[in-house]
Order: sequence, then structure tokens, then C-alpha cells
Amino acid sequence: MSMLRCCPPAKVVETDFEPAAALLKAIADPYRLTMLATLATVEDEVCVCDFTDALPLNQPTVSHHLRILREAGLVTCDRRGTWVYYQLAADARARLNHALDLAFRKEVHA
Amino acid sequence: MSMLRCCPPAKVVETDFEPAAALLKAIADPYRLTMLATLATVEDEVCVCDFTDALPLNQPTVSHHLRILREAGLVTCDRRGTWVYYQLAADARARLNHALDLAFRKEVHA
DNA sequence: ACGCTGTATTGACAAATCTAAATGCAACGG
DNA sequence: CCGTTGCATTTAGATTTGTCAATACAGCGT
Repeated sequence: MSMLRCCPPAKVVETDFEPAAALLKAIADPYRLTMLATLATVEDEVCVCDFTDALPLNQPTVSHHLRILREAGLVTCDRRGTWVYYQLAADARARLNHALDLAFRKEVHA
Repeated sequence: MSMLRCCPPAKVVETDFEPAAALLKAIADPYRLTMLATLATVEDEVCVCDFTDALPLNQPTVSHHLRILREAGLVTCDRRGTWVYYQLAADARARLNHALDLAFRKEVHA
């Protein structure tokens, strides 16, 4: 017996990563990344119909992905007439950066 | 008839986001974020047993999560004796930042 | 009011994911 | 050798996720 311990018992971080994980999960999909990238490129609103036209997905599926982004607070939407326009949330990138900072233990400047 | 089009047809981005999505999916889990944060804090290796001791997961489940991080190239492992030590990959944070840059269309400096 | 168009929601199903029990494998100690 | 310990893999079950068909809803034009 008397096998040495593997090492000075390292203390595992105890932060609650549920919110960060939820945020990251919201963007961890190719189509949702496409939507975000489009919104970021346009630097303006994009009509839902543009996504349904361009993506190989049915309209309800597009709506589903947009909902996930919306509920994560990464995009906002505005209905004008029959059309609904989506826009990147102002703090979207910042919130994702903070999630990474949290995981990689970078000081989070107030 | 003659309902106006919603807007000048916006061009949806055509980048392949599969790799970025796969990378993000690898970290989009509270326990895997905990593991990464621990590795980042320690700035050294962490023994698998430390995770199995500290996390409310069975050993096979810990192994499963570590495998996902490993296959994503975010951590490396090194067996010494009976123990296996995991370490953060040097470019882990950089690769995740690049994934976000890709999504948010930031210029990616060579 | 009615029909039409664009979007959201519901319901159902397949695939992927998380978890754990059982098992296998590798390395040490005796 | 053989038993034990640490970790990986396999297998199986439960939950979640992505997708689409069907339906509902909202606003326009007539």
C-alpha cells in the first residue's frame, strides 16, 4: 500500500457556470452563428425573411433559432407591419467575452 | 397587391461556422467550464482524481467531459503512473476568441 | 369583412447529449 | 504473478436539441 497521493490536492473552482454555459450554448450552432455574423456585418437590422430565403431551413426552424438568440438576450426584434426585423444586442459581444473571461479566470474589470 | 418588399434584400453571411460551433459546443457546459477554469487558475496540471473528488459526477462522467475537451483540442493530458494529469492547451483561449471574432466579423489579424 | 402574406407557436419525431452502471485496461505494490 | 487503484470505454436510459408539418396569429390590401 502507501501509494503516494497523486499530488497536492488541487482545489477545483466553485463558480456557478450555469449562466455562462447557457449563453455559450445559445451560440453553439452553425446557423445561429451565421445569423449573428450577418447581423454583425450589416450593422443594422435584418428581416426574418432574409434568413428564411438564404438558409436551408424551413421558416419555423429559422424562427426557432431566432427565439433562442432572443431569449439569450443576444438579439432584439422589432415588428414593423408584417415584417420582423432582428438586430444584434449592443452588449452581445461583451457578454460573450465576459463568459470566456470567467472561464479563463481573467480579471473582470468592473 | 404590391406590398413593398421588406427591405433591400440583405445578404446572409456564407462562412462555414461548423468548426466554430463545434468548439463552442465543447465549452457550453457548466462542468466543462469548471474544468477549464480550474486548469486556468492552477496554471498547471490537474489530476483527474481532483475532478472526480470535487464534482458531483461519477468517474465515467468526468472522463466523458474531459474527453470532449480533449477532442476539441482545448486540453492535453499526460499519464504518469496510474494518474492522468490534464492541462490547458496553450492556444485554448486564442481559439475561442477567434471563434467569437469570426461570428462578430472582427478582422482577424494574420 | 375577407383573403393574403410574414412570422410565431405547437406537436411530433430523430438525433445528439448527459449521466451512470458495468466492464476493460494500465500501472503500481506485494 | 496477483490484487488493487486510477482512468477509459462500453452500454443503456433519460433528457435535450434540431427539424419540419400543421396551425395560429398579426398586419396589410382590397
